[in-house]
Amino acid sequence: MTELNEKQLQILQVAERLFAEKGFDGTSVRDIAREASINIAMVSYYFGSKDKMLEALILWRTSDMRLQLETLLKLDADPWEKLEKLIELYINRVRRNHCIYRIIHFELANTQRSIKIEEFNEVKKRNLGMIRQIVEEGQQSGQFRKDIIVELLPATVLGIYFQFHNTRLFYQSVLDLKTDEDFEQYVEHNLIPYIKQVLKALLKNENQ
Amino acid sequence: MTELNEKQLQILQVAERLFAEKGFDGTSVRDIAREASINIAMVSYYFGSKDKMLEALILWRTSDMRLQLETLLKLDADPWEKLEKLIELYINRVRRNHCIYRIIHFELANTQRSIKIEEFNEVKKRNLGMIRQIVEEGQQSGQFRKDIIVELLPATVLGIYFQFHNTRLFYQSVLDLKTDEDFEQYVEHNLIPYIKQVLKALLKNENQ
DNA sequence: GTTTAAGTTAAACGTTTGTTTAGTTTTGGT
DNA sequence: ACCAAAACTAAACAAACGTTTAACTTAAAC
Repeated sequence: MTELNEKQLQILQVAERLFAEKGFDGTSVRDIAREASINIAMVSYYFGSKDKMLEALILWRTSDMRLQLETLLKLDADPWEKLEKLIELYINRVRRNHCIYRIIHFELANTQRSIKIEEFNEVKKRNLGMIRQIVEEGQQSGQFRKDIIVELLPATVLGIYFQFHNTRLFYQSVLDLKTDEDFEQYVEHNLIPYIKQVLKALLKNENQ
Repeated sequence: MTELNEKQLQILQVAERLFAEKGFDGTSVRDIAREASINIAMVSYYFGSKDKMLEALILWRTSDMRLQLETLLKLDADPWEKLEKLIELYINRVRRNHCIYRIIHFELANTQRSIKIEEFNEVKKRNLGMIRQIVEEGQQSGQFRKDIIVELLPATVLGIYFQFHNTRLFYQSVLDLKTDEDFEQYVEHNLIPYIKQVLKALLKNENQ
C-alpha cells in the first residue's frame, strides 16, 4: 500500500466504524458498500480483498498513532505534572481512536486471523521508552519510588479506561448515567481523575 | 431453559471455546458440530438457534459466577488481608472463566446483538456491595482513606488484567515471555502482585 | 411385543457471503 | 478529437451460512 486516495479513505472510515460496531466477521462487504455509497466491487478493486482492507485500515490508523511525547519530555516541568500530561495524552489518543482500538483488540486475539501488527507494537515500544524516561526523572529527583514496573503502567491506564467502557451498561446502571453525555461527563470528571489518582498513589515515594 | 443435559453441556463447552477464539460471527454451527462430534441439526434441536445457544451459554456460565465473598466477609481478618483475598478471588474467577468473559465483553458491546445480561449485571452489583462492605471496614478502622470510588475498584483489577491479556503479543515481546508457561508465570509472580500493589497504594490512608 | 416419544442423521432449503467478470463511463494526456 | 488507462457498475459466481425436513434409530413405558 503506497498511498491512499480520497475514495479509499472514505471506504476505510466507514469500515472502521462498522468493524468496531459489529466486528469484522459481523460486517459484510455489502454493509460497507451501502453505507459508503459505493459499489461492492470497489473493495476488491482498491484493496484486493476484505482481509487486505482490514490490514490497510490498521496500517493507516497506527501510522497516525504515535504519541506526541517528544515535546512532553523536553518540557521543563515537575515529574508529577509530566505524569498528568502523559495520562491525558494516552486517554485522549484512545478516545480519538477508540474504534480502531476495539478492532485491534478483538481481531488480534482472534486465533485464525493473522494481522501484521509489528508496526503497532513498535509504536507501543517507542511510547514505553518515553514513559521510562519520565519515570526515571521522577526517581532521580526522589519523588517517585524505585520499584516500579514501567511496562505495566500503560496497561494500568488503558486497562481501567477500557474496562470502564467495555462494561458500559453496568456502569450506566450503577452510576445512574442515563445519556451518552452523562457517560462522557463521568469519564471526564471522575474516571480520568481517578486514573491519575491511581498512578500518583502507585508512584509516590513514601520514604521521602 | 430449564435444565441442561450432558449433550447440551458438551455442545456449550465447545461453543464457548470457539466463540472466545474466533468470535461469535467467526464461528459457524458446522465448526461447533465438527469439534463436538455432533450433527449440525442438534444445535437447532437443543437450543432453537445459534443465537439462542449464545444466550444459553451466557446464562449457564453467569449463574455459576458469583464470587464466594460471603465467607470472606465473615472472616476475622485485617482489611488488608481481606483486600488481598478479594483480588485473588476476582482474578481466579476471571482466569477460570476467561473464555466467557471474552465473549461477553465483545459480543455485548456489539450493537446489533441484544443479549440479556441483566443477570450478569446483578451478579456484578452483588459483588460490588460486598466490596463496599470490606472497604467501609477498612475506612472505619482508619486504615483506608475516605475518598474512594468503590465502583471503580473492580474496573481497576479486571482492567489491568484484561489489558495485559489483550495486548499479550506486545508483552510477550517486551518482557521476553517465550512460552505460554512463561506468560502464566509472569501473571502469577508479577502481574497479580502488581495489581495488589496498585490497590494498596490507592486505598492507603496517608493521614494515619 | 407394541407403542410412543426422544434422539440422531444426511440431505436439502433458501440466503448471504466474498470475489470475479465483462461491460460501461469517466478521466487526462496528446 | 482521440485513445488508453483508470474508475465504476450490474450481474453472476461458487462457497458457506443457519435452519428445516423427513427418515431412521434408540430408549423407555405399558
